[in-house]
Amino acid sequence: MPKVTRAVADENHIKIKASAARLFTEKGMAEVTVAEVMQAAGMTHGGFYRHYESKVDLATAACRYSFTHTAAGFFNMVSARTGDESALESLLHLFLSQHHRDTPGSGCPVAGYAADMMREEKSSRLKQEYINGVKYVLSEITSLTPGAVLAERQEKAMGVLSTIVGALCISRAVKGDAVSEQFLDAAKKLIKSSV
Amino acid sequence: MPKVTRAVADENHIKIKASAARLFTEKGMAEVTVAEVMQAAGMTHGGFYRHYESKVDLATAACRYSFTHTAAGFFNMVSARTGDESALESLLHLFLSQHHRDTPGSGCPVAGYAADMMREEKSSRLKQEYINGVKYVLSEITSLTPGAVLAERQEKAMGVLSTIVGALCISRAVKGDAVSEQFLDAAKKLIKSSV
DNA sequence: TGTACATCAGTGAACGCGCGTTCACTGATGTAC
DNA sequence: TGTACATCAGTGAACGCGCGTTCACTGATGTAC
Repeated sequence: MPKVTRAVADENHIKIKASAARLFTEKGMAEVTVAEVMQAAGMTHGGFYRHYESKVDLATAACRYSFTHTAAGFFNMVSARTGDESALESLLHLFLSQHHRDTPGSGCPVAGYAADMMREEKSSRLKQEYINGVKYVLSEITSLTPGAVLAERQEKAMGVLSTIVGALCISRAVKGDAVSEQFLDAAKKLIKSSV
Repeated sequence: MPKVTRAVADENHIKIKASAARLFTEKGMAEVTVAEVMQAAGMTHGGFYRHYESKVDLATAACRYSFTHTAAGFFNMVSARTGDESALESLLHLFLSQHHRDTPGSGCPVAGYAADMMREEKSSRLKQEYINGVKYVLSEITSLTPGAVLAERQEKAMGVLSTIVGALCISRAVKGDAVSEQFLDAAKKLIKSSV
C-alpha cells in the first residue's frame, strides 16, 4: 500500500485515538484542533481523514477509548491498592488526589467530557458513547460499594460519582487558590460520613 | 452624544452583560460568539467594543454578574421556601431539580463556568472572579448548614457543593437517558444521609 | 523468487467559513455660547 | 431658550486569522503474474 505498512497504519490509528483521548479530556473538544491531535500522534494533519470521517467521529472513538482504557485502568489501580483500606477508600484516595486534579489528560473521562456532553444533542453517537461510559463507571463503583441491596448500592454509587466528579471539577476550576485542595478533602469526608 | 441617551447606553451595557451571563453559563464561552451576545441584547456586533475591551473582558463581567444576580437570587429563593423543610432541604430541592438541569442559562454559575475555568490560567482576572464567586456560594451554603463548629460547617458546605454541582453536571451530560434524573435523586440522598 | 503495477497512508498546500476585532460612517445627544 | 457644534453609541462592511476539510501528489507497500 503506501509509504507505511498496514501494521504501522493500524498503530497510527491507535496513536491518533489515544492522543485525541488525552487531549480531549484535558482541554475539551473545542480547544483541540485536528492538527494538534495528528501532531501529538507524530503525523501531519492531512492524513487524518484516512482514519476518521470527521472530528466528531474521532471524538466518539476517543471517548470510548477513554472509558475502556483510562477508566478501566483506574479501577484496576483501585483493586491493586485495596488491602488495608476498603475498596471505596482506595478509590477516594486515588480519585480525589492532587495528582488526578493536575493530570486531566490521563484522568476521569466522566469529568473530562462532561462539559462537551452538556451541549451535545442527545441523539448523537458521541453522547451515546459517553452515556455507555458513565454506566460502565457506575457499575464499577457499584461493585466497590458495600451493602446487601443492589438498588441501594447503585444509588449510592451515583451519589459517590456525583460527589467525586463535582469535587474534581471544582478543584480544577479553582486551582491556584487554597480552596482547591480543600474541596478534595471535603468530598472525601462527606462520602465517608454517609457510608 | 450619539443616537442613544447616556441612560439607554447604560441599559444596553447591562443587557450585554446579562445576555452574556446567560449564554456563557448555558453554552460555555467558546460556543458563544460576540455577535450572538449582541444580538441577544438587541444590537449588532459592531458596537460591542464601546462597552468591553475584549470577549474575555466581557466574560469577566458576566461571571461576576452571574454570581451577584443568578446565584444570589437562588439563595433568596431558598430562604423564601424554607419553612416546613430545612434550609438545606430547600436548597437540594431547588438545585437538584429537572428544571435547574434544563435551564443552565439561568442556573448555577459554579457549574456553568467550571468547564471554561479548568482551562483558564490561574492569574487571569476571569478566574479570580470565578474563585471569588465560588467562595461567595460556599459562604451562603455554610450559613445554611447546621452545626456548632464553623470549620466543620464550611467543610460540609464544600462537600455539599461538590455533590450538587457534580450531580447537576452529570445529569445534564447524560440527559436523554433515564439515569439523568437518578443522579439528581441519588445526590440528594447521599447528602441527607451524611447530615 | 522476481518484476511490473496498482493501491492507498501520509504530506502539505489550498479552500471556505466563521469569528474576534477594526474602522469609516451615521446621526441623535449633550454641551457651550 | 435657541442654535451651532462636538461627541460618541451604534451600524455594517471589512480584515486577519485559525480551523475543519479537501485535494493533488508521493512513494513504499502489497499484489498479481
